[in-house]
Amino acid sequence: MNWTDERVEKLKKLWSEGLSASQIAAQLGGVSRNAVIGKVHRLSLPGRAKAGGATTTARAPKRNTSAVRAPNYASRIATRTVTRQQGATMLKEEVEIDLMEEMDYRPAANVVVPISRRLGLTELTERTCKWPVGDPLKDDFHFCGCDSPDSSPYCSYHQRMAYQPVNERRRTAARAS
DNA sequence: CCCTGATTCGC
DNA sequence: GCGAATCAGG
Repeated sequence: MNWTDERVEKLKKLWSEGLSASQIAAQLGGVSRNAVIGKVHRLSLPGRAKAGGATTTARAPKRNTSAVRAPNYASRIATRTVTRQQGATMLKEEVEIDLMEEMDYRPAANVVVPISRRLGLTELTERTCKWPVGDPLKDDFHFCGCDSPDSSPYCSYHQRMAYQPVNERRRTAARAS
């Protein structure tokens, strides 16, 4: 891939916006993050103060990301680290997610995703959740991007939706037997 | 292990 | 000039 003027411009823009080299490489396409970094150097663009040194670590005490929670839930706390860019600095926040074991969940109606990194198609890796979010025809379409354990295509949250689409196990509602 | 940027050096 | 390999760090 050639460094056309357009691509260089985009590189400058994204780099100044604080995106990481790998993210820029993903958006440009056809280049590795090393290529991006090398180009940044060659352009003598201002680098980051230090690798990851500008990251601020903030801890959220507890955040309930889901809208609905069943009264009897066996909560598993899963912490995942979400990195996102804020201007020139990268904010790294550790979020605690409650995974409902026995929650009353409506798959199609209640579309509440625990957290989303809003990844583009090119930014997906082997261990990011590839659960699509939004309308593919619309502009806000993206992927979940959460960590997916093992090497499964989905995160632990979306797995049950993927493999157990409509399974009603309500104990609160009427049940036979 | 995941990630980050920085540097080197053969191409 | 380019970028993979490597280094150094979180």
